[in-house]
Amino acid sequence: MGKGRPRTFDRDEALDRATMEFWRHGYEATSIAGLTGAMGINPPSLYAAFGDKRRLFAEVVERYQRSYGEFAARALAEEPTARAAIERVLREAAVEYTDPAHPWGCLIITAAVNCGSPDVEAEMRAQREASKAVIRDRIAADLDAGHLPTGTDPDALATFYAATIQGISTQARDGVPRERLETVADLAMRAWPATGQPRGVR
Amino acid sequence: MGKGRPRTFDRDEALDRATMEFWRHGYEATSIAGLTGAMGINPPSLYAAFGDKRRLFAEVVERYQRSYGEFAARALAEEPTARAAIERVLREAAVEYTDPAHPWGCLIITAAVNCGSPDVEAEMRAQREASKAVIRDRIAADLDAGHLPTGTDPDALATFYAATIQGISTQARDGVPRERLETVADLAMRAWPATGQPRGVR
DNA sequence: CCCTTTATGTAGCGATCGATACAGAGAGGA
DNA sequence: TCCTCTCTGTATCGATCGCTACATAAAGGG
Repeated sequence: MGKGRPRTFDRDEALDRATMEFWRHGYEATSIAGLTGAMGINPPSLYAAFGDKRRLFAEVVERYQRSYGEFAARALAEEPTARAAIERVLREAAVEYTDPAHPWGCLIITAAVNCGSPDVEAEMRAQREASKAVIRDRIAADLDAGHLPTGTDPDALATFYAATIQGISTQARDGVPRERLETVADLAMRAWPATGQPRGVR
Repeated sequence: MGKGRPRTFDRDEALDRATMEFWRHGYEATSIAGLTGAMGINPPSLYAAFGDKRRLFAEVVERYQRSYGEFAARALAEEPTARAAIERVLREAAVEYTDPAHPWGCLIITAAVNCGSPDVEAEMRAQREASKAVIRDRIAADLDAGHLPTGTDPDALATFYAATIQGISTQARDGVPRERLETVADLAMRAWPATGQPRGVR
């Protein structure tokens, strides 16, 4: 191994720069010139290291899922109940999507809304559907375990909370501060099916 | 008036065709070639009648607000209470955003998410903020009238329901059927502040 | 040393972007 | 009829798009 001239830039750091570009401007509005400028390399280096724009974006998305997007899967896996898991997902989304250290909102939700390429759009849509399915399965598991009222519709609840997360992402993009989005998360949890005694009674 | 050669196409119909293009593909991904193709005219006719792409889009947005987007303002003005108004807005959004007669979702929410032009993005953001302000004012009016518990935060509630509407729009774009989104609307209404006796008690 | 291999910078490919120059066509006013 | 005015179709404009050919540079293997 190690034959040929070694590359003079850090591949992971270049990938991070590309992530920020796609995150901020979306797939279509991010140009190769913008990418190479942000990554500090020239087009041939980009194509040699990452294939083309489409494959670079795919790698960015994959990396994003394993870093910035990991909080949701972690909450769903770690929390003891579906309710606690989803509440944590919503609150962490409010924090994550407004983090000033990176562009606001969720890359998966916003980067390929109107990207011109039906393939890329479909791929991101599939990612969103997969995330929703994880939420649904977590709810269905609690329903089977008897932690939720019989008749609860896991798919309906999952759609509602997926919509809430997407709404939080859009609001974050529009500049709504973290505290407000945490309130949104709290309000969304009032839609959770009542298990024991009715609300307002202690 | 009426001097010079009259135009040979219907301006309103061409505007409708342009609306569908922007609605489906977003601002950036809609090209002049795509527009002229859908409108059945040539570029000089487009520029003579509508100025440029930016002004054509502005006119499309204005027209959209007065037609497809009118249902929200109408519900907020007509319904007797803020609660009834917002419930109607959500349910009508579920219907409107999945109408097979036009592209899914809301043009104001999705058409300029990542459009490359900061000006256009800011303009659409302002539109969304204005819609949210109308919701907030309607809630504040009910709060002043004593129809809501003291301590209710109109801005927090308005942000939550704006986020819900945006989530419904995104889900509609992803192909979620109308019935599911109506269920999302119902679930979102469970976040409404309890006024009288607690829930679950009849 | 030379050969192979891979990365780099320059410079530019064909295609498409938004936007127009230009000449002809079709209307009203004199 | 002739002039003026506006719209229409053709045929582009310069700029930018994603992408790459080409020569050179820097490494390892013989």
